[in-house]
Amino acid sequence: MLALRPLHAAPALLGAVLEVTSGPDRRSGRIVEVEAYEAADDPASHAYRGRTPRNGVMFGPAGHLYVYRSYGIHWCANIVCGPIGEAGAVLIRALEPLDGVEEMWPDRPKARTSTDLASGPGKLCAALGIGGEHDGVDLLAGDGPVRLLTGTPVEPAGVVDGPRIGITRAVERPWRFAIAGNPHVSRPRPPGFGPGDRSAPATGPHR
DNA sequence: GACAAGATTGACT
DNA sequence: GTCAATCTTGTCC
Repeated sequence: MLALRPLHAAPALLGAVLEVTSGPDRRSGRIVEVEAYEAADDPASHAYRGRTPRNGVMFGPAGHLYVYRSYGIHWCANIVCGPIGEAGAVLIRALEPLDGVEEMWPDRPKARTSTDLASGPGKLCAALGIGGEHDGVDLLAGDGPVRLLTGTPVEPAGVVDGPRIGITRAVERPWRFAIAGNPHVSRPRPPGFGPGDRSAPATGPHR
C-alpha cells in the first residue's frame, strides 16, 4: 500500500489503525482523514525544495514516520510513502480514538468530546503522545513504538476528497481525503466532509 | 547573524 | 468570525 505514490496511498490509508505504545501504555486510533503531499511537483510539500535536516525522513523508505513541529507549538505526523528518494508523504489529519482513550484525556485537556480528541493534525499527536522522538520510526517494524495496522479498509464510495487545509501553495489540488460522514474529521469541513453531509464534492471520490 | 513564514489550535468578541 | 500564541526551519545578506 505504502509503495504507492501519496495521491493513491492517501485514500488507501483511510480506515487503517495507528498504534502508539509507551511502556504499559497503548493508544490507537482509526485514520479518518489524510492529505497527500508529493515532493517534486508539489509546492506545498516540505520536500519541494529538496532535502534538509528536517525533512530527511521523507527521502527515506516508505512506511516511516515523519514528525515535524508546526507553528512552534504542535507536532504533526506524516507517513512516508512511494519510492525511496521521491519524498512523498501522507499527512494524518484526524483519527477516531479506539484504544487508550482514558490515557488521551490528560494530554488533551482542552477536548470536550471524544470527537475533539484527535480531530486535527496537532490534536492527534497530542492524544497519541507522538512527538519529535518518534521522527523516523519504522511503522512496519512490528516491535517499534509506533505501528500501522491494516484496520478496516474503506470502500471508494465511502471516501470524499477536497482541497487541502492551511497551506498557501497549490491549494486548489483536491488531495485531502476523508471518510464520508465521519464525525472525527478536522475543521474546517468542506462540503462532503463530516456528519450529516454525505454528498461528495463535484470532483468525486477518486482521481 | 537576522528575519520571515508556517501542513495549527484555542480563546475571545 | 477574528486573532494571538510560539518557535523551528529555511532563506537571505
